[in-house]
Amino acid sequence: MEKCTNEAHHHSKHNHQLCYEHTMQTIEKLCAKRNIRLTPQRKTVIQLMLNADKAMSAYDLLDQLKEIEPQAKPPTIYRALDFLIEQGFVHKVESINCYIICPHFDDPSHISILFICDKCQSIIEEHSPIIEAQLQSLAQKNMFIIQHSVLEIHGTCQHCANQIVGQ
Amino acid sequence: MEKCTNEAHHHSKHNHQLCYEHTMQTIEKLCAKRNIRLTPQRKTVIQLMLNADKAMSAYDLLDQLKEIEPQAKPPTIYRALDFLIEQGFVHKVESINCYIICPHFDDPSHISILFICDKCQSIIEEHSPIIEAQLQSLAQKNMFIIQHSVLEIHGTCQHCANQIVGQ
DNA sequence: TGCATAACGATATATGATATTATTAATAAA
DNA sequence: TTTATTAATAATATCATATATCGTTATGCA
Repeated sequence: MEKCTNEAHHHSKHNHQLCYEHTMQTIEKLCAKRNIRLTPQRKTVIQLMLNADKAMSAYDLLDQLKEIEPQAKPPTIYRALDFLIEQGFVHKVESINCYIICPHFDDPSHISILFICDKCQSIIEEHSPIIEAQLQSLAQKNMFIIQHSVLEIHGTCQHCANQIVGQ
Repeated sequence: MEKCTNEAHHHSKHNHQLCYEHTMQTIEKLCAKRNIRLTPQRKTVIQLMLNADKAMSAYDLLDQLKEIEPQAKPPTIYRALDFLIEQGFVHKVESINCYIICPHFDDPSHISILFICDKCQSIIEEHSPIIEAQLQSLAQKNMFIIQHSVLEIHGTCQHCANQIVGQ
């Protein structure tokens, strides 16, 4: 997994097919272990997200899903996304109402920090024990019990920043 | 302003009217200084948010606004909110599609960390230079230029946690 | 006073998401 | 293998959130 995060092959000539196969196999194994069903529909949605290489809205995904399963309706995609989020394979990016494959679903122990490029919708995922500790400390100060953290940083990625300079 | 943040008077017997007047006066002064118009409609929306003491959805606000201005339509409230966000008086809480008065609009130099109670929608705003520095360092590592940060922590506030224990 | 701009009103529509109910497929039990 | 049970999918309706457009009105300023 480590070498196959979104940022690693975004804007590169990296062989998606290989990476895609690897990720899909990992997800399949996990589902088998958890005794949950990775149906063809759910698998298709994962495929679409892996091929996209950027944050996709539910309706982006629905449009593409319809090409394969023409009967798909909004609830179709939301059901698939709900399942994938529940299992930790997908993150919802709250600040742009989009969805991405979680690049570390096999190790869900840390909080995701998403760096979102507002130009190309590519997303880099990072982690920081320091930030996690600091958040816990702020929570404790306020007697607040943390359940889920949304850390989404907007800006411009290296690639898009270079493009602007290059123009 | 410091003594009048949302958390300070939430669930307390603090005199809202005083705090409200003070906040409103500060906003009025700032608008005068910036040469922008704080219209009665915009003022009403600020009032509604100050009285609410929790995150309000656009349509929550619209319903209340309609009681005062019956002609109000969705664009009415979104225009007011856009203005108030632009001027830094209001934050959008991205992960719940709600809006709050920013308790430190007179000093917008730091990133807001919102602790959101999923039981009562009350919100505590915090800041952390440590987290800001850590985010900058992660951004630099990825050659990412930060423009705007969304830090929203979900969980249970002290008051709601006590309620559950007390039952 | 008259022009330019900003704000507001009104309608329509787009987008995002959930609820409900029906139907079909997969698995387990008799 | 038939029936019961459960999970998955389909279809539609509805709710929630947000924007586009355009005509009108108010305000500030030359």
